[in-house]
This record gives sequence, structure tokens and C-alpha cells, in this order.
Amino acid sequence: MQLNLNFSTMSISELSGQEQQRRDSLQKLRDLGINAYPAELFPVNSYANELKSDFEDGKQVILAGRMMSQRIMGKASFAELQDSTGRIQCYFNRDELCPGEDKTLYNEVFKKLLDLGDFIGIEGRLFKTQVGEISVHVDHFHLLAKSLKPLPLPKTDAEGKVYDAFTDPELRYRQRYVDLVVNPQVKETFIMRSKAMNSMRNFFNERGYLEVETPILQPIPGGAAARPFVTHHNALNIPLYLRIANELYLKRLIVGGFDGVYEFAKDFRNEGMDRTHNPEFTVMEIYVAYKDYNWMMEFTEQMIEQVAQDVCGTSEISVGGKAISLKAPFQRVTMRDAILEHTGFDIQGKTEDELRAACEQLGIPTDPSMGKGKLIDEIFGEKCEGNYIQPTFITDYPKEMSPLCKEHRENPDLTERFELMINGKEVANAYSELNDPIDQRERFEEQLRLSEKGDDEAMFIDQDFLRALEYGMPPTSGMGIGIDRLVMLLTDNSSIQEVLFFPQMKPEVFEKKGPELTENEKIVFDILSKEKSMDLNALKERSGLSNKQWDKSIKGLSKHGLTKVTKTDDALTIDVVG
RNA sequence: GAUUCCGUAGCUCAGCUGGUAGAGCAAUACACUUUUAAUGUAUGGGUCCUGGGUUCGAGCCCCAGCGGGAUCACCA
Repeated sequence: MQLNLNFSTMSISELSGQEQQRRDSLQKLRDLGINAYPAELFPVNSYANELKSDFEDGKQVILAGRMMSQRIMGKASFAELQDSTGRIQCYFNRDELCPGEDKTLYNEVFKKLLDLGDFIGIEGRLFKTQVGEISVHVDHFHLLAKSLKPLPLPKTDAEGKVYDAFTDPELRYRQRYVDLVVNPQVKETFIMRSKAMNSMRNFFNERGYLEVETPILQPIPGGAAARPFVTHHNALNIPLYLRIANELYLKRLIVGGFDGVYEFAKDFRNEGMDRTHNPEFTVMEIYVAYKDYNWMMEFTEQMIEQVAQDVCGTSEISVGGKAISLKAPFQRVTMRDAILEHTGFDIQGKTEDELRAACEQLGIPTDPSMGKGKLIDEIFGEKCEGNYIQPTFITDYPKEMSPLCKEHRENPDLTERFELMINGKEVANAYSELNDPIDQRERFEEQLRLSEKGDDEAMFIDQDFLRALEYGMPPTSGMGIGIDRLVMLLTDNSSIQEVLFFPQMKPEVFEKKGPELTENEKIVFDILSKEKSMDLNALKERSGLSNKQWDKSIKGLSKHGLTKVTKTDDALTIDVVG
């Protein structure tokens, strides 16, 4: 029946007015014989920013990008073109673009059928307007790709004040492509991220270390204490884990004879999400043979300074309004001294009970499952960590916290481990790596006992890794650095979501708006279709619906275009349309 | 997980003690040959996140849910 006709066109009526207009423009372009999505390459030879920095009057240029604004003044117009480097103004003159009688290209195509956001290609020459704005005098333009959805359009005035900024975090993260188009500083953040990784890569390559790749799907998720994601391999019919770290594989490569290996690795942890944690994140880990953690501290501080130079152009950065100097060397403080300084308590030689008592005294909650290492870690995390704004190496961690780290050469309760703290947060973590296979096996067994006590993050025993160590691993120092957190520092962002292109979010629900009438709408429509025309109140009586349900239903029917309400002097009448 | 705030036009946001949904930009039409948040005139544009409830009447009040932000807790 007739209903079907109405409903079949519904998907089109779901479009906003502006979306519909753009589709109409697209059709008109096609009617004019213009392909809105041409296949051939466009021979770009210039970019907005370099044209502005190296102005050369009259230079012939070909460039392409999105048209982001249009100022039409009769026979002449200005438009802004945004390419990957920035924006440049373009000048369109009707009688130059259309020298003959036919002004369609300017009057119709440029002025009416092009929309903001469309990709166009420009051929023209550089000049400066009377106001001094560097612009391209357009000789020819080509539609390269039509945009069917209107972009948000932030505007900046002469004083640099931004209006109508696209700021809603949900929309920005879910539609990062839009965020990147309209928010230049967002793009800059990700360019800096790429520079940081390139800088580190260069730093390592110059020293002869090898970039490698190791498995992401691991039968035993080792190298860290964390809950993994599990998946299943069909052909092998075994569970596989997404890696929580790549440490054990990189050490196997040192066993195999490489002097230095590093990997930029995506790790995965099935834990909470907040402004500093995303379920997948990027870590750089590097292992260098014949070195210890003292060497690694020097290596790390040099690397950080170099990265800051390459990314920010300076080692003096500002984070959340605080000035931080990333110039090497960094301060070194043992964990014992750090705790002594900030609490007055000396952890040296203390028993578990004494440590627990100290925690109570400091107001730090404890529970019976915490061992010595955990208690010390709590004190440090609670009372010390936040104080290290300037880069500081905290060294010599308790043994229980570090099952893969070599025992300290002077104190068997400690390990040769450091963490680099910047802005009160951990940025890097490094060891003199444990290479004694017998000691390593005992440490794993200790982890197993923790696991049996209910610690679901205790490490698994990796027998193959132990076998590798038994063949012999040279003394080695390893270091891991959280790339996301480092980039947060360098770009002065306090949320990890700002430095990930696509932070994890709950899946978006794309509502399917069914063409079906709701039950209530059907009830109302059935009554009405028998009568064709009714008094509104009479219909409401007959329907027996509550006020709210009645209201929804009657609005829904009008929306579907099935009914029409007309107002006479003192009554409302409803009719079936058509 | 707890607390708290938010969800209204394509975008940014108003919306009074509950009384027929507003502005700027964007869009449409017209004018305008070096403008620049261009300007002037006119016009169109809404599932007020969803579902219940209270009410003669809900964008607003109540309940439940969805999504997001912030803070805290947990966790490397």
C-alpha cells in the first residue's frame, strides 16, 4: 500500500538539509558533465606554507586541498585552500575564469555548486592583495572530490581568538579525521609524536643497534605484571595472548648474539582506562649487551635530551605551566634516600612488619597480601613520586618488585633497577638484566607462589626463556619507555587520548531508524484511517493512550507525513494525508 | 568501581517559577571586481540523547537507561 512508498524514501529524509543540498549540488555537477570524483592524478607542485614563507611574485603554482572558506563579491571571490601544510588564500575572477559569454564555471560551479570542505585543485600564480595577503591568482580550478557532509568551521579573528571551535572530546576522538581537518594543533601533536619516534630511531641506529619485531600473539604473556587479553588460534586450537611486554623475546635475541636490539611495540593490557591508560599503548624497549644500568642512565638522559631537541627545538619544555629541563645529566636518587627525604623513614634493613607499621603511621592503607617490596613501592608511590618534577632517576628497587632484574652488586635485598621520573610520573624503566638462569627460575617460582595466593598479575613461568638463559646471555642492560607518556610530556597534553589517533571508546551505536510505526502510532492511525478526519480530542479518547504516549504518537505520525492537524476557531481537526 | 558535570539546528552555545524552541556562524536567494571572523537584505533549517512518570501542558520536574568529560579509587 501507499505506506511503503513513504517509507522507502525515508533514508533520504534522514539527511540534514545541508547534506541533502550537497547531494543536489553533486547531481547538478554531474548534469554539467563534471566528474566529482575524478580518477586521474592532480600534478601538485606547491604547498601553502612554503608559498607563504618563500613568496615569489608571479610564480606559477599548482596546488590542491580543501576549500575551507569562500568570500564572494560579485564578479570576484576569495577562497581559502587548506592543504597538508596549512592554508592559503585564492583569488577567483569571473571574467578571467570565463573569458567568453558562458559564465557557468564561475557563477554556477564555483559560487553555487562547490561547498566548504570540497577538495579542489588550483592552477595559478602567486601575488599579494592590496591588504598584503599572499594569495594565488587562480587561472584554472578543478573539482577533485566532493564533500557531502558539512565540517565544523572554527573561525579565527584578527586577534587570534577562535570562535565555534570543535571541542567536544567525544566527537573529536570518534571522528578524529574531522578533528585533524579543523584543529591544526591536533595535527601538530601527531607530527611531534612521529618526530619523537624518528629521533629515537636515529639515536639507536647511529649507535649500531638493530630495530627488530617480535611476536604480538604470545602463548605465554611474559615480561610484565598485568592482565592480558586472550584470543584463540583455530588451527592450533590453543589460547594465545596479546603481548603485555616484549622483554623476554628481545632478551632471547641478545642470547642469539645481537649487541643491541630495540623495538617500538604495541602492548595490550586488559585493565582500567583513564586519562593515562589505554588498553593498547606503545612502548619502546631496548637491550644492549655488555652494559649495566649505570651506563643505561647516561644513555637514557642523552636520548631524552636529543628527542626534546628534535621535537621541540629545545630541552627546556613547559608541562602544565611547569618549566622542566630535559638537559642531561639528570639527578640520581636511590629509592631509600627518596623515602628518607620525603618521610624521614629509613627502609634499610627493615622487616615486613616494620614496613607495615611505617605505612600505618604514614596513613597508607595496607593489606596482608603485600610483601616487603609492595609496601616500599606503596610508600614511594604515595609520598615521593609526585615530588620529582625535574627528571630524576630513582634507583635500586626492592628485589620482590623486579623478578627480571639482576640483584644489586652491593645489597642482595635490592636490584639494579632505575625508573626515570619526570613531572611526578614514571617515564622509563630499566635494569641490569638478570642473566643467571638459576636465579631467574627461582624468581619465577616466587611469582608462581604469588599467583597461587591469588595475584592474577603474577608472571607465568616461561620455560623456553629459561632455556635461552641457560645457553648464556651476556651482561645486558635493558630499558623501556612509554612512548605515549613521553609524547604527552613533549606536547604538554595531560590526556593519553590526545596523543593517540584513535583512543579506545565504547562502540558508537548507529541507530537504525526503522520505517516501522510504533505500536502506539499504529493504534492511532488505524482508528483515524477509518474515519479519515476526526476531532483531535475525540481521537485521543478513542486511542486510550496516556498523555505522553499520545503526544509521542501524534507527533510521530505527523513526522511520517501520514497525518495533518488543522486548527479552526475552537477545535483541532486531524486528517489522513493523501 | 565511586562521586560529579554535560547531552538543544551542520558547528559553538542561550533557553526565566513548567506555557507553541532562540542567537552567531554555516546553508539557500539577491546585491557587490583585492576581501579577510568580508558586508547588506530576505529565507529555510530541530526525535531538545533514549524510555517511562508527574502535569491541562515537560527542553525544563521525578525515575531508569545510553554516551561522554572531570576528579578519586584500582591497576603498571
